[in-house]
Amino acid sequence: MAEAVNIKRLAQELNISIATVSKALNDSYEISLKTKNRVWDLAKELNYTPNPAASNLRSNKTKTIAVVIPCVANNFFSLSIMGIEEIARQYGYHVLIYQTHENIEAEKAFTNSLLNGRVDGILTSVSSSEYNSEYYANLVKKIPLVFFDRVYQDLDAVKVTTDDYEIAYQATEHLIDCGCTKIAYLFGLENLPAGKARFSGYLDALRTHGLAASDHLIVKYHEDEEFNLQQIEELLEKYKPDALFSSIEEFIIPAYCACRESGLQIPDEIKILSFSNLSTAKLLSPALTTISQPAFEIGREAAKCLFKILNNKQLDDEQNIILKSVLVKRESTGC
Amino acid sequence: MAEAVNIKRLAQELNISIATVSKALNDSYEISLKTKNRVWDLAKELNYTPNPAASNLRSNKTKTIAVVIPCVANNFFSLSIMGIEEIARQYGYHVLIYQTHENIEAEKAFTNSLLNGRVDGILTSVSSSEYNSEYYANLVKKIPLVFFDRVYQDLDAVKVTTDDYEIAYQATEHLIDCGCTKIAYLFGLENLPAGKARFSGYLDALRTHGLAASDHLIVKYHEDEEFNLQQIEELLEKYKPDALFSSIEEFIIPAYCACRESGLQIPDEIKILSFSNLSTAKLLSPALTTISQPAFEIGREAAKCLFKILNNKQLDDEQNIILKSVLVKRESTGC
DNA sequence: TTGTTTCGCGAAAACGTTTACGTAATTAAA
DNA sequence: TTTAATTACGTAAACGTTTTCGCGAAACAA
Repeated sequence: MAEAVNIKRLAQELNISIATVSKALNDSYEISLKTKNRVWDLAKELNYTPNPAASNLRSNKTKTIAVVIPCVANNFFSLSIMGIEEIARQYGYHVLIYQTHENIEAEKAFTNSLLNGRVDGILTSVSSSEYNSEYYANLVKKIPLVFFDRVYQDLDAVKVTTDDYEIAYQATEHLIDCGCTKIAYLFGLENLPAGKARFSGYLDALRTHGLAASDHLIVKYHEDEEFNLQQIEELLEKYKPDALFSSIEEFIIPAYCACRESGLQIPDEIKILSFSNLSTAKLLSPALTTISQPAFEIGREAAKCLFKILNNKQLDDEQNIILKSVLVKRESTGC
Repeated sequence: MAEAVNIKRLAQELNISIATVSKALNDSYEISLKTKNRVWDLAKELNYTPNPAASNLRSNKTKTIAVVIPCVANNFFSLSIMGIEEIARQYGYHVLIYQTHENIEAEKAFTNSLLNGRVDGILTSVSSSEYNSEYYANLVKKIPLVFFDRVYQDLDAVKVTTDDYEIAYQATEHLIDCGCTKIAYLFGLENLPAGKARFSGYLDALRTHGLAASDHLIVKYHEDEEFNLQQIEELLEKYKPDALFSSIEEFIIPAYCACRESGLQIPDEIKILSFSNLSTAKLLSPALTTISQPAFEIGREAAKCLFKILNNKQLDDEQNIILKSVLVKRESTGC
């Protein structure tokens, strides 16, 4: 590697003190414009960039944030990351990524490892395997943290979410409008507020329209993909629903496959609707009616909030930011 | 925030020097087991974790790598990141993500900003907008770097790629076997070795089977999605190909849409085949025949190579690791 | 016994910054 | 004129580690 070019080197070449160089680089009012220009010019010429470790150590700022999410290979989260990254670049921040794979222990391990000054703040969408409010109640006291989409309620922290209840209600009504009376629910995120809100929206819509809910019509998400497929096949065979309302993207493939293997025509014999950010939803066979969350904007908003906190700016009004999802009607609900 | 617990604090509580504590924490042979245990126990009790900035500054190791890619919201890259993350976790490394959005200037800016000791090494899949070998020839001298999928040739660096030429040849043959004689090529990554290899495979397969290639049958990828759609529509109308061979995932949606709007039946009137890692390929209407790259494994392999370099282990044989893609035949090529 | 190793630990420097404080020179106020 | 304030810069400490070097005590060899 090349010879180190640091602040000391700049100071020597310019015959000034390292303090002056440091202040000049940071555009301090203590330094004359003339000196600043000399420093800036030489810094550019020698391709100087400050050593981050030294800077972090002394100033206790890292210009780095962490994103802790279940998985990057998911349309919602990868879009969120794009939104986060866009804002992070604007602020000159670096972005660390950690995947929990829905494992709460991994989640704790990662966040704990970030408390020693590795990052200035955390953006997280929590694991669905458990709802451990206690841990996060402690965590938010120790580091600036913003939740997005998958949040913990009743904590002193900013949360960016979507209108899960309302959109699920609206989607259920759409199915009812299309003539469905036995709407099965593919239940994901059951431990989390988002999952509960979606389910409530579904239940309330049924009730409002005089339809009975039934435990038989509910399939809970399981990590094992094969098991999910079997559950849906069994559901179709035994209870013959006329619609599948999936609360998470992960149910789409097994749902379509199960219908195909049962020989059920979509949307004639059964309608399908799902929360999803798949860009190929309109190309599916048949095109899938989706509830599309503004994933990119959620990432952006969450990041903006975090940087407001990091810059000690007052958060406008409150801690809950709620964005609107959109119901995109396509062939799979056929009306 | 809580009171700082650092090495000094541990030393005081145990009445030993900070040097001893540091060595004990790093399991140095200089320290007796008895003392080590005292240190380890107290460290655990006080939840001590070393300050990364101080550690980095002194040791010049960051336990961090950077991943520089065009975009995370892409199935191939998000899967690659998963593979990279898995290996990084095994080694206890942290992962920084940078998106270039195919902008070569952003790419340079990011990588340059990583040269001051922010990371120990870089994994990258380069932008397709340009082929600037010179820059990277310099870069690889300054920091451990591994290319994956989108690489620069003829550099002294490890490259993890796939069998682009062979699989494109094979895919073209598949189309020919299905009776196609006017196979259009949707050309992506034309500046990069991967794009060129795919195109060569296509051309050579045509030639071997006595089919003529034609510039009219080639559509080059453009950033503007609308423009791509128009180009394909024009292609269909004017030159009536009986197959579309797409070299990148981004052409799938416009290709399907164009066929639909032109009223062409897939696969009866036109067949479609594409490089893609879409999990929903089998759900498309009709199910899409794909060339699926082992994205996850590419990420894993690339990361493994980087860590071998970082740990000064000899790289087994050579610098080119080539993984196999797989042609998954489905309805869109209908035979 | 004496001499030589080995073992276990501590003192102190170093990594490259930032920043509190001091100070000389210049300018403004009295 | 004297005094106070301002400007522009330097000295040195500090951030929390790692690591070189040295040293006394114990263990071993002669």
